[in-house]
Amino acid sequence: MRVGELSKRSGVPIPTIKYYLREGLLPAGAATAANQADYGEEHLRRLLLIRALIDVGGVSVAAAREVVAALGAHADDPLELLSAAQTAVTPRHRPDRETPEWHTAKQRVLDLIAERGWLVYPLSPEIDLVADALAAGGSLGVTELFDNLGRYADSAASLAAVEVRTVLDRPDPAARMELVVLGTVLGEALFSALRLLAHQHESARQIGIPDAPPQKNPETAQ
Amino acid sequence: MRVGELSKRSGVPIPTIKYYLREGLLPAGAATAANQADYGEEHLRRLLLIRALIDVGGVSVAAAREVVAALGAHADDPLELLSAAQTAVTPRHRPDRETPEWHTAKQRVLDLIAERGWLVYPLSPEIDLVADALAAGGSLGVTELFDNLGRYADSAASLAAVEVRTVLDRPDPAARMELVVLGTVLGEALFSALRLLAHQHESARQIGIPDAPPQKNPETAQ
DNA sequence: TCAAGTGGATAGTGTAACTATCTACAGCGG
DNA sequence: CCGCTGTAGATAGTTACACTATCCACTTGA
Repeated sequence: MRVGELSKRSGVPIPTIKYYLREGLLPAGAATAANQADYGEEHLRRLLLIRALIDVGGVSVAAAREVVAALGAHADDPLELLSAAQTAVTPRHRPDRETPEWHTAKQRVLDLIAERGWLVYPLSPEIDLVADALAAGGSLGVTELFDNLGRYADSAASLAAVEVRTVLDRPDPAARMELVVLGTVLGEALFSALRLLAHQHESARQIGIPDAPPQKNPETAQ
Repeated sequence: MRVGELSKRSGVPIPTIKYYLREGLLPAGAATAANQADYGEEHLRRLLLIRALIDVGGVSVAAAREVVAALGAHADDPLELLSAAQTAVTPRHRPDRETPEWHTAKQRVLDLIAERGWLVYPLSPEIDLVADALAAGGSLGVTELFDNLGRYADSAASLAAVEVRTVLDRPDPAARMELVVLGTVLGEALFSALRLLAHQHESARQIGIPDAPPQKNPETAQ
């Protein structure tokens, strides 16, 4: 197929497809002439994957490129791929990490990891992200994040156990590697939204149920 | 205090503080002269809150403005504030939602909510976000997200129950409202990072533990 | 034949989040 | 009261990102 059809089937505009080709997110099609190339189903699939990462997962174009590169480079090593996928979806840091409060927070995270015997790469940027959240809360007097850290870790562990099991249940290795990436990114989007919905439900339940759920337009109230 | 001190104590550069003032994220200080104003502790606290939202939570400046506005506007109604905070941290949609696959996915989410009796605002954008993730997975043949939706919901529900209880345990109403916002945003950042760490652990555990965790630099391997 | 479509290159657009300067003027040690 | 630092407020400039838009010399298919 040529770009026109690729565009129609994927829903991605042609200029955007060209942009992804330039940026190396999408491999070039097989050239049949100086200005003609042929794309296959794998290009369509790759394009859908890219759009899932960008539109649903909210990752940057640069990060999406890293992810698909890792998909190609680590076709045999799930741990390497997982590492690459996590690095790509992990935001660059901006907070100040030189304060003593931050180091206290980081130590708290390292303690948590040690006492649970978690097997994690000790230099994972995610460790610092947890410390960032704890430190930011701490600077505003929010000790609840520290207090609940164990519960957060319990939830994360049980969720991760299911997700990893699900990935490993896939028989085909290539499909499994793709699920590593999609599970990491789409699972995040899915869970985040469900958590917010669960907040609504639990708030209504624990506070007491109002006549109607919160309305955006107050004029419908009375 | 004047901007200089506010900047030093918060770690935010003076031009950025001025920018936040212009954008309405930070209320103006009490003017003492044509070119002098006085800021108090509440300005510092507000600034730390804004930076927590932006740097750690990754929300946009515009969204942060909405959140702090809601904090002021709904000082008495936690459900309204929760709704505003969620709307602010919920990304704008880009995926195509007109396909039949998407509507199937959305119906699946509505069924889940109905069968669990979740009390959620039926027009919540988060419902569409869940459908987005399911549909994106579905277009790539990932049925696992559908299969595990119930487990995701279980995890989200138990996490939300703890978080809402924690917020309601705060005696002071003003502090409680602040925790609604910080819990929504920082809790998300905290949990996301922990989930990734848990993925590393579970992968290593279920696949089999290699000699060393994944290395970024292969030259240290041998 | 010939309009529609294409690959590749280059340039332009719009938004977001700052960052820099400029202009008075205030505060304060000497 | 001199002069230096430090403002507040206004305006303009910068950087990064993710596209969009054109142009050109082709090729394709009716």
